[in-house]
Amino acid sequence: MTSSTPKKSNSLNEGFFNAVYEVTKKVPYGRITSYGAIARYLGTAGSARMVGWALNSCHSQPDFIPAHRVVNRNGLLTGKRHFGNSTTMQQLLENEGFVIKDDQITNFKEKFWDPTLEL
DNA sequence: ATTCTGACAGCAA
DNA sequence: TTTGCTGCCAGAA
Repeated sequence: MTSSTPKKSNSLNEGFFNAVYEVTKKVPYGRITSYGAIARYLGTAGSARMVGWALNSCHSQPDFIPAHRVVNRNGLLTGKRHFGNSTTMQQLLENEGFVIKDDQITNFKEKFWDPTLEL
């Protein structure tokens, strides 16, 4: 690597964040995934919190991240509060044909999309 | 430098 | 069954 770029500890490890963004953007329309599934796909299994953390930074991303398609393992819209209005996430999901009940996706299991299986 | 939090998940009681 | 605590990694104060 010539330069070898030893700056592994860059100011921002965009590698991890970018990976989360890409996987999230790869989620097909009308489908959803869970934090643990993405974390596991990235190799950081168990660190599902990092996935949510990355999505938290998704606001800094130039591209739109369908974070509303990412919910916790319970199918609960835990991050809806980060969409500005707590109803935005649910609106988007319902718009895609999801059935939300009490902030929870009833068809979660049906619409579940696992990157480790699809990718 | 150290400490705490954070859009979770898994396990114990 | 539900509730609570811990562990994971990274970033911000």
